Amino acid sequence: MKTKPWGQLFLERNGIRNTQARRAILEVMGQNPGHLSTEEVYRKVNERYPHIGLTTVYRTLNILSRIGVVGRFNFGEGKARYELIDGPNGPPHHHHLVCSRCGSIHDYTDFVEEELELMHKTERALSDRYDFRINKHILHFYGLCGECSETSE
Amino acid sequence: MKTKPWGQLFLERNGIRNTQARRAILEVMGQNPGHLSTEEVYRKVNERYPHIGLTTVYRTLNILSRIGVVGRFNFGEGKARYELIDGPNGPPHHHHLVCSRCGSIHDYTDFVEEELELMHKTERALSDRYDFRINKHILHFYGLCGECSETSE
DNA sequence: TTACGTGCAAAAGCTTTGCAGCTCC
DNA sequence: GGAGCTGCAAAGCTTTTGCACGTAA
Repeated sequence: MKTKPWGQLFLERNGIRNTQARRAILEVMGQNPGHLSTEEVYRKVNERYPHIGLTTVYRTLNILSRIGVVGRFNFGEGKARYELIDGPNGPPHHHHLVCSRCGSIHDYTDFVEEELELMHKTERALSDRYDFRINKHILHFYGLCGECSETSE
Repeated sequence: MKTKPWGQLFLERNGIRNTQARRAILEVMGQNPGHLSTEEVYRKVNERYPHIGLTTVYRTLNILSRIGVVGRFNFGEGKARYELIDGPNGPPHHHHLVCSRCGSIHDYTDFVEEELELMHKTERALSDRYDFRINKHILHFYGLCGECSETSE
């Protein structure tokens, strides 16, 4: 039972026009899990829709992250990375392990449950104390991955 | 009892030359707690040492963050921010509350103890399971600060 | 129809690099 | 003396913006 793709519902629901470029970008994001840079999204979109420009990808990813369809991450490389947040093709909530040397990024979900419990508790406490309305958190662990720690002194 | 400034010990210990520019940058970082951008560090350094250039500040902050004297953060503004990590003038370990609208950053230490306990436990578990040698973590909460949530619909 | 979206080119940051001269050890 | 550091200018990247044209609703 094929219904209208999820991403498009999101566009309509947010009063944003459902254009080919946006469908294409959502399609690519759905088929490529992982943390894609704008350039990477652009290249994949461009394979199938050569007329769609890089500027549009930038603009679209900005919109999508603003309305919460994709998450925007920054792993200290000097450029943003994006990932579908939710829906049928989206990954479950996870946290990140980033290798400081080779830049590889590993998602993990194993301990997230336990972490989330504390996070939410903390979020409530912080909201109360600092008058801050929290809607998202980012937890990154940095270190050396297995390969890189072998080749280091 | 005034002894040799802490930052300089760090330089020597890492086999990095103790130059005026580096002393100046460490001095400024020590006197200005908070998350300074490279430009901000440069301007403050430049007030007292007008001959020190922006390039040197970039290069020095890179070195200092590599050897672990300063922490490098990215709050999604498209530029890095730095902060003295430890030592006599450094702030205690803390986490961040970032306002998505106005960009203000609030440090908190209140709940960090409890968080750290879980973080360290998680770090150990992740190290074992994913063969990852973790040496640092970043926890950011994003949301709206009091002022900004008043002025939003 | 018309407000919104897009492509292209140009511009605007932030950050790094090349190179000649200077400085710490 | 020599390796390492610095300043300046130039270049490199990512990201944004201006504008004329195109397109969804």
